Amino acid sequence: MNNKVMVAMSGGVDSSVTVSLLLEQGYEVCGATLRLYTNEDIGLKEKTCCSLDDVDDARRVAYKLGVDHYVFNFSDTFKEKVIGKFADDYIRGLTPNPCIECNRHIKFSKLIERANLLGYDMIATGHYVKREYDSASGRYLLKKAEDSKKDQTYVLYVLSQYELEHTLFPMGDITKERAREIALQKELINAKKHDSQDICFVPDGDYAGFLENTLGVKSKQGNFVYKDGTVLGLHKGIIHYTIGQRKGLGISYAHPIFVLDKNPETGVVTLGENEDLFTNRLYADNVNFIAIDKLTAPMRVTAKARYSQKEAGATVHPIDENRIMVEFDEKQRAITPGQAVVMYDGDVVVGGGTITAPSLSAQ
RNA sequence: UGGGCUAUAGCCAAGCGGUAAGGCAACGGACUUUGACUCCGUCAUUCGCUGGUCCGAAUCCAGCUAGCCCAG
Repeated sequence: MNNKVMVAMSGGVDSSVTVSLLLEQGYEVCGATLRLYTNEDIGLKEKTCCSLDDVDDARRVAYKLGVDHYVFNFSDTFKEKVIGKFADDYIRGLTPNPCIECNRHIKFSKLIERANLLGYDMIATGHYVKREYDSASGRYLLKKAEDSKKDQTYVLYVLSQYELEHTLFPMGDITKERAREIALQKELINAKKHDSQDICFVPDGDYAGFLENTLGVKSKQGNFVYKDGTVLGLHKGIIHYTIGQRKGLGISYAHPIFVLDKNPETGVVTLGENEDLFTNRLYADNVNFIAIDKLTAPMRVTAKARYSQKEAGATVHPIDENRIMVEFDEKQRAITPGQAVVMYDGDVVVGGGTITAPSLSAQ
């Protein structure tokens, strides 16, 4: 194993500072920016777009820090594994998290492949997480970042042991504020660039418009139905809604009402009260464990069913090789199929999975 | 073309002579490497129309119009 590291550079501050930190730590570093989609893929006709600007930012930072910079085109894989799945999931009535799919299929595995080909044993990203080798279990652990406000373990529960073995996360040890300071000190052009937001391949944030106009997705039409069966109106198509959603329904009621469920077969979107959204049980498949090889017995953990949520006490039960049932001690709001559930043991990521079963009926 | 009731923002709705609450929706922003939730902000110079009374009218009076209900 050598000390050559290829850093995934998005063009943002964090990955830029990552390069800087690794250089200070004595690594031989290069940068690589992943081209994940083309203008055509995302429905833009112009020759230039933000993604090219990002590549340019990355290149300039690499130059400034004196490291080589590569650009890899992964747009075919991204289109299939991320954008394609994103659309399929919505059509099936799920609410996907494309960032997780990108991490699962592209950002790590594909990049490690390329890095190896170029003689780099390791890659690094700007994620705010920590990696640690646990000699007791012989496993690489993924742990929460020092800066808990920025912790990104939720979107990385999909990493394999192989991927963790070959990835460094220098940002896990510093705060966002510190990262900005370093960027300013090193005079990196993106020092004050805004944190990324929204879905990267949906330029204007209108994901439903993207699905319909760019991908040609036909959204299942249907009625808004209150939980008692009263039809409240017609909706714009099932892909526009997600469990727990309040805004954008266009329904005026005596008080706020929320999406409780959506049925991809009938096109019915069920509305109801906020209290109706709370349940304490969920099922997940496509599970990946990090801290353990497999789950063989119920285990106490803390878990969260969405990105920006504090973990809550729960017990994970194994169902089979690929599925689990998570029972929270206290009811959680709007557990949504398609989203991920991630389990922790303190700061350590135990594992996670994709939420499947509608949990509303469980009560 | 008899009697009664009601007309306030896109929807619901307070107001009862002193200078248009509130909720929902919508829009804008904050937050956020997903979708959401949440939070903050904006949203009727005017109360169906026309006159009248009054220092002052969404509020009182008259007429008109529209809708609803009960009698035909």
